[in-house]
Amino acid sequence: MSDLPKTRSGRRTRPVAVAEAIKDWVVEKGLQPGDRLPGEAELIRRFEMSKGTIREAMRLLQAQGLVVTKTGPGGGSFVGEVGRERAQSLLANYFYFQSVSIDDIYAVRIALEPAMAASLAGKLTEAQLDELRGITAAYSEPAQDAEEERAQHVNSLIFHARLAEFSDNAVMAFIIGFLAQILTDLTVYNRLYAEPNHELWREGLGHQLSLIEALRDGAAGAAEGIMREHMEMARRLMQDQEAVVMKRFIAE
Amino acid sequence: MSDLPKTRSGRRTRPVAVAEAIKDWVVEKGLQPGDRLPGEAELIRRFEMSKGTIREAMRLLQAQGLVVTKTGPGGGSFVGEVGRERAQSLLANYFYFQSVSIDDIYAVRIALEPAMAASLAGKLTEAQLDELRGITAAYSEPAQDAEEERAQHVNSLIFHARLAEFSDNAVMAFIIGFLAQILTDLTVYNRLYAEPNHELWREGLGHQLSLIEALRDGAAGAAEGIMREHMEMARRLMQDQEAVVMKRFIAE
DNA sequence: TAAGATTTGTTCGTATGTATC
DNA sequence: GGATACATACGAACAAATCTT
Repeated sequence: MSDLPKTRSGRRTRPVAVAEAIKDWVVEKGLQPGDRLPGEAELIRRFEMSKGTIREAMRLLQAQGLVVTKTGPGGGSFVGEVGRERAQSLLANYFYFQSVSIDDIYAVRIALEPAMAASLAGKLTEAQLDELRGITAAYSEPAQDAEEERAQHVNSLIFHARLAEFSDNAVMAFIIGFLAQILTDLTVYNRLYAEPNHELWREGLGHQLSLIEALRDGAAGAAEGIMREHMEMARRLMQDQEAVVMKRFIAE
Repeated sequence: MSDLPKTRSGRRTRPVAVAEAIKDWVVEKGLQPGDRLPGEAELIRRFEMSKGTIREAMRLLQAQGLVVTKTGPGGGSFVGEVGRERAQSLLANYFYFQSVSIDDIYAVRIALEPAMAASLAGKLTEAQLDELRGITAAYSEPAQDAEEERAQHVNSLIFHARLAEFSDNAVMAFIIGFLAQILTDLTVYNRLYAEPNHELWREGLGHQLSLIEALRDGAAGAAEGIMREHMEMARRLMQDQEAVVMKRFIAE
């Protein structure tokens, strides 16, 4: 038969073995996103397995974001770069089964975001700074009701996610973006006040505006301090509103 | 036909639609890991789709770690808790396509691990403290050669991963464990010195031992400071050895 | 130990859908 | 619009694993 580890003793199933073989093959060949993989017919010949088995293997890889398939002439399977959104979804699956509290998330944010802000001081272009200013425009006026306040909160999370994307530290950027995604999609507020808290709104907006200035001026220490205050304030706000993390999957 | 969104306009393929439907179903029913899912025959009836299509859907879920299947009587598909190792692998797939440097990883470790150490001060049981002491025993003597030095380094990463697992903050624990995994599996040292650096060995071991004491005594500030020094030292060590992150997939 | 029952795993042949030329 | 090339989907049969008796 093939040189693949057989399914003897019941362990690995055939599609899994094929998927791993293809994975290894991509690494060995150093294939890049967009590169062609062999078509179904070719894989059937090489592995000496049926069409169904090969297709199941491709589904395993597709779920991980490692391949994308296209129909039609010139179609087939291609190496696919694992996107940020997909990686976020897959990781969220893990935390679905863990108990995660708002405090857990903010413990990480408070540790990471000030450090990231400091590292970005003086590194942003005017265009990037302008984009950040533009985001803050979405909440430049105090919210009129609870619903609007929630919308502003979501928008302010976009500020953080975007800022993280400007970092050239891919690990830091992913984690911060992931946490912002969780807070945006999986958070429910048990006590959203009918009367929005204008005091906290003013304070939060002030933080972000002065943060942008500090980043522009290359004031790393100031940026770090402002971000720390901002994070502490955001955590208090979430605690006030008795926010909790919901248990559901993030849509891909 | 079925009530599922059809494949019209070419978007979602049928197995993907089925997989999403099952995912939603698990959330709605509040199913827990180990709970039974409908068998193949049942799913074929419900979705009015062929066996092959249903099986491809199950492979999509299997790749995400959300279901496991068993053959034989009493077998079938079950809700599977997404394990830490699998989540790490899936996330590593994402970073495979990003450029990640040792400095990027350490920027996160330096921000997170001291905070985690502080939060664990006074919270560990004697058994947990003993386990940490046991891990340090693996490098209680200076390394004789470069290979042994690398083994000690890997073991000291186990110290950090295990410490993170003692945290009740699942987010913090996962991130720290993930970074330790990356450093263990994907790091290559370009200049592993023929002569192991006894100075740094002594310093590193001292850090971990005094960290254990600080944790036992509930000295949060001390634990945080020691961990910060320890992280800075580890980063310098990696820089000295010109360590780099390799590009390959982590085996599942 | 052995036989039977149950459920997933795998194959093959055929037909359909979709995108490119 | 027709031909082509590819993935997508179906159905029936058989194989393998594993639990029960």
